[in-house]
Amino acid sequence: MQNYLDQLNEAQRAPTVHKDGPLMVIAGAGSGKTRVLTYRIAYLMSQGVDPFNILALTFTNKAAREMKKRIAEIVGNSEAKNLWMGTFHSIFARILRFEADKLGYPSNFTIYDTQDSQSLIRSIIKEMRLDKDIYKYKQVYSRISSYKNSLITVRAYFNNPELVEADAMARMPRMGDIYKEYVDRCFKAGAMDFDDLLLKTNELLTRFPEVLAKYQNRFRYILVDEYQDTNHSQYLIVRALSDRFQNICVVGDDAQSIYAFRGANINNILNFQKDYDNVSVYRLEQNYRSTKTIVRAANSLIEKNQSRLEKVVWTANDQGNPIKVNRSMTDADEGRFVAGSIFENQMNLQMQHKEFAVLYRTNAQSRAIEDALRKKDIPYRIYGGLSFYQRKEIKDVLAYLRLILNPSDEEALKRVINYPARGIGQTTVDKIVVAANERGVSMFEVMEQLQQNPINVNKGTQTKLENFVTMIRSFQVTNEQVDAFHIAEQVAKKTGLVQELKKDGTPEGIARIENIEELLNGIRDFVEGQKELADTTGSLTEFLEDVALATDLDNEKGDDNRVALMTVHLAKGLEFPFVYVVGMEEDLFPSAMNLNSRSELEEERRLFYVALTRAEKQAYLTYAQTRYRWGKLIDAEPSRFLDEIDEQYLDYLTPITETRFKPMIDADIFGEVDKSKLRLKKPVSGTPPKMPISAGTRKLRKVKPASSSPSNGASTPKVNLEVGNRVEHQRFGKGKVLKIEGVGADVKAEIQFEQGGLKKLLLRFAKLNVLD
DNA sequence: TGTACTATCATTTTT
DNA sequence: TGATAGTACA
Repeated sequence: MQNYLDQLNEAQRAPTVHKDGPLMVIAGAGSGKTRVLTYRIAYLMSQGVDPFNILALTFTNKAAREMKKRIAEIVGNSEAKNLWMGTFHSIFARILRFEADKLGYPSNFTIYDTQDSQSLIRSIIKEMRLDKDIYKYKQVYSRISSYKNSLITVRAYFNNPELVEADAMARMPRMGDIYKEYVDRCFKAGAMDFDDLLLKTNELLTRFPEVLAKYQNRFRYILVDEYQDTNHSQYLIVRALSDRFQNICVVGDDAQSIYAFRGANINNILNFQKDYDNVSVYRLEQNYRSTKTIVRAANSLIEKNQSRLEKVVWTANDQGNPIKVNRSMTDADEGRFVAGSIFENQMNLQMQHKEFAVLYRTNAQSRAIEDALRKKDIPYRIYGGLSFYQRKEIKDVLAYLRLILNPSDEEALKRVINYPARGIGQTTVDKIVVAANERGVSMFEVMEQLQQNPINVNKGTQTKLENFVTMIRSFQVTNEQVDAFHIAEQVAKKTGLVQELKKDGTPEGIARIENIEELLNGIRDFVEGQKELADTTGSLTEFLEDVALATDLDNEKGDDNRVALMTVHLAKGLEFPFVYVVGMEEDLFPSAMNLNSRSELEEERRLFYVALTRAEKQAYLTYAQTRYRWGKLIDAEPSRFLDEIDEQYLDYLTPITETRFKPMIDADIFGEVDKSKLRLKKPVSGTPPKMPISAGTRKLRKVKPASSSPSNGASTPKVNLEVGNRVEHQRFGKGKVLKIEGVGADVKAEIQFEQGGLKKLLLRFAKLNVLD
């Protein structure tokens, strides 16, 4: 029990055994901050602090779980179980459920995810008859989100002429009205969005001093991980809770603050010493993760940032190899380089798949890497992107479950009221919405009161609505008697969801059924897991909360041996022997959207710092000269960040050339494709599109329509283009660019239609760009 | 009301 | 490119 302290170096031990009073730990990348946090908690407990009095806040569920596990190893499971440890969102959701009545919320309030919030905002914009080209729902959502994160309530908004004016200047004078309506509707639906979980906690703590006192008294020791990523709302919660005992320990690295877009305020960590009296500051500067080369290269990069806390990260590790920099012609080539390099390293150095990670700035970049890895039969796993819980079929099941718990949940209701189809169309739904707004009740209540308070629908529709209400009601009764798994199973069966997918019969449909089965298994595991813990019951509420706050990273399936593909953001906190940072190009990394101010650029630089410092042994930086973005081929320039790393740590695998393109040869090469080789199996309907093609290979041999996507049939017609020995699936469409792998030529094509069918295809080659 | 198709949109990061 | 909102039509 005591010997765990021996595993710490001097710098780590000091904050670990610091007992009372505020302390801040500035921890460089790879310096063992998680270790300090876990051991500190264990130490506090060994000093007689009751685990019930310790609150540890992390950024991800995964971090919380791992920390809890490691603490359990030291102090034993039964003690560790009593710790309050989790993300801000999950801890305060728990508290809010307990105190919900004080704020006028039901304790089983729904948590709206981003999709729910955005879809609600979209309907509000529509109902208010605002121009959707000006009021873009995503933009409106992120504005509202940032208000909430800054604790600007609707009232505060209207009292702040600057904000009102700023929105008016942005051509959105009704912003405040939308905000108000959104908040009202959430409240009416018994729903909180992500930001509410923090905002309402603040409200709870300020409006009810006795509640504040209660939790201040409970949480005598507060630890916050990744403090550099806290936003204003989180900051105030921490301040309020720690105010009485001042036993606040924050751990973070200003150099790794990468969530400003979400309201994270780096000043929270920069100003910590001003916020509390007698702050002890500890610095962890020894890196245990990476080679000297990587550590020093990263230092040379981050030096370029102006606002940062002074610290010098160093390591006693080996020198290691220089960072390898590779230039490719296209994004596809980049993928091939990465796949080839991974393969080579695995062979030469006997490395496992899971020791490699490919990091990118945007999710869209994963495709080229995936293609290349697949061709080389290298197993990989993509993290992030569309998570399991965001899939349509899963969201459908969850929507039913949400509705059972909280019939006021409008977003859930709208989602499933006519899915599977039961003859309740848009018109009817609109009528219900109108009636609900007029009467100031929820949509579900309107539907319940059809007998007494009819709305203008015909008899048949009314029956359908009543049947729907009856179904949900009967589920509610069942839910009283069985656990979450059984109710979910019944929902899947009785609503006809599974049946609908079976009827579909396509491979996608079958995959969806399997997903639903996986969800049910997940619920069963959850229920069984929760029953083991004494403090929870495995109820549906708990499960849904778990789901609402879960991320893809949380569903890690143990130790599967695959190459990891993820965004740099997701990689924070992780480490890999081999790391490939791809897409090192201007406008991509740094992102074009973050080039407007110094602070934005500095955040991008920190992001790159995070990427680089994930590597233990070897880092690769790659970029492409051309890349497909938003369906178009564009030229790219190497990222400025490459120049910002001290040259001595870099090894350019490809020579740097000043002009990468020779001047364009404007040669008009017109040629006609051998028509006899063009065949169409199925006529393509529609008007003849003009179809510009950019292409790399000039041998277009055959054109035939591809089976259009079988999932729901509703997609743009596609053709298969055989280019050399490669088949490309492309779709028709006016002004759409057909993409053919490989660069070199712009090809223009015309497709001539006759009576709805494709008769012949003329391909013209023009403007040939010649590369050296 | 539901289906089939087309046009259009937004592409940064996520609790 | 892929997702989805919108539209024409059955």
